[in-house]
This record gives sequence, C-alpha cells and structure tokens, in this order.
Amino acid sequence: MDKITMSGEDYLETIFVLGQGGDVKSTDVATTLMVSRPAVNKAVGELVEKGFIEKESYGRIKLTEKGKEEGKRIYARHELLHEFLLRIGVSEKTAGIDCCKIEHFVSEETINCLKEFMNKK
Amino acid sequence: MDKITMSGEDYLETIFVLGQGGDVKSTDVATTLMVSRPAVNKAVGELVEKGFIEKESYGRIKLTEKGKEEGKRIYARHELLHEFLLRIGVSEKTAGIDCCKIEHFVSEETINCLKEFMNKK
DNA sequence: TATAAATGTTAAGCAAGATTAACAATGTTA
DNA sequence: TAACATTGTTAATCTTGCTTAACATTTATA
Repeated sequence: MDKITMSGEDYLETIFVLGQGGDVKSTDVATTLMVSRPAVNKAVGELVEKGFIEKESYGRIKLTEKGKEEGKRIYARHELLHEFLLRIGVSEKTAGIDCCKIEHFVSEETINCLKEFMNKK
Repeated sequence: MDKITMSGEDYLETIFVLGQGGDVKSTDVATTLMVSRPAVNKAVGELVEKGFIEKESYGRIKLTEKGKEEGKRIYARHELLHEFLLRIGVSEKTAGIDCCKIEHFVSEETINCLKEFMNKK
C-alpha cells in the first residue's frame, strides 16, 4: 500500500524542501524536524518501501518522481495554509507552528475552498 | 499536572455536548467517538485525575465546574472552526470531519484571529 | 593514510491511545 | 425475584512513532 501517514507527510515535505538542490542528509532532516536520526532512518525506510524515496545503504536521501510530486503537493498545502493564516492576522511565528500541525488533517475539499478564498479578494 | 491531552479534549468536548441535560453514559461517549468502552473508561479516569470529571465506580460521567468550562471552551473553538469552514464553502459533511481533526492543533492566537475574521464581514 | 568526527543503522524499549476478551456490576423485565 | 441485557472495568496486547545506546560506515583532516 502506498498510503502515506501523517508523520510520513512531514518527512516527505521536509525532504522536498531541503533537497531542492539535490539529495539530502538524514541528519539535516533530523535537525529540521527535531527528531533523532534513527527516527529519520526508519521513516525514510518506509517511504522507500512506498516508492517515494530512493536510497542506498549509508547513502543520501533522494526523492523519486512520485516522491517529488507528493512532496510538492504537501508543501503547497503548507504554503497555502501559511498564507491564509498571515492573511487573517496571525503572527509569522504562530502561523509557522500552526500550519505545520494542521496541514496533515485538512481535507482536499477544504484546501480547495481555501484556495478559492485566497484568490478572490 | 492538569494539562489536557488532545485526545482528552475530544472526550471532554463530547461529554460536554452529550451531557447538556445532566450526566453521561460511557457507552454513549464510546458510540459518539467511535471507540471502545475500555478506551472511554481509561480516558475518563485520567480526566478524573485532572479534576475535570467526577465519577463513582460504575457510575455516570459528570463534569466538574472546571470540566464544564473546559468543555465549553473546546466546543466553542469547534463551532468557530465549523462556521468558518462553511463560510468558505466547505460542505457540511466535510466541515464536520475537518474541524474535529483540526481543532486540537490550532493555537489560541489563530482562534482569535479567526474570531475577528468571522465578525467583520 | 591513519585517526577522529560525522553520519547511518540496528536493537531494545517507552508512551499514548487504541483494541479484544473476560469478568463485575447494574438495570430491566417476565 | 430470577434471568437476561446493558454497562462498566480490568488485563493483556497492538500500533505508531518516538527515544537512547551501541555499533558500522563514511568523510574529513592532521
């Protein structure tokens, strides 16, 4: 099954963002997400299983095409939510915190409505 | 410590809503939240520890004053989020689903901004 | 290039929050 | 009130996602 978990989304998104210029070190993901290296290792292993990541043993983390698409999609929601929060007056800091938490729970339908809302006025 | 967990918020909110007319049966909470009775039992036990609930062995669930206040607060956020989602065009069904998930993750600051937003046009 | 530092991996275990199975107490009704 | 149904409780276990400790591999540097 290719179904991605919520924490998986976090890893994928982080890897997508960190890896714009190429592949990514496990340590950097750990630092960004404030988790341990073994946690990253395990999560990445699962994402490899599901076809989102390519990685050799002791190698760097690299997104597959599928992984890039998914990472991009998740990041886009994040950005949308972030912008929305700023729009309604939430501080930069809180917006960052909140949208990281919320993004995994919002339905596609809500995202679309939010998109509409953001465009028109 | 009186700190309430996210799942604790769910239980408290449900108990608050179900119990408007008095005390609440464990079974009803289980049904509403779609969890098992033992799950409710345990969660309620923790809320008793924290002073949100009063309950005798094999008795009904009853909110303390503190529990009522907290339940009311949580429910109010829920309602606010729900209204907001409807406002931006999310369907009744999805709004119900989404706000249940989101409500535990949104900061007070964001709630306040949303409140502002909902009032002014 | 030998050694130290950084990074990746594995194993064991914890915590939260759920489950099922079995049992205890309470309520209901013939 | 005896018997059954409902509800509450306990115990054992599962899953997810994390941790720390220890070890393996790779990279960097004296």
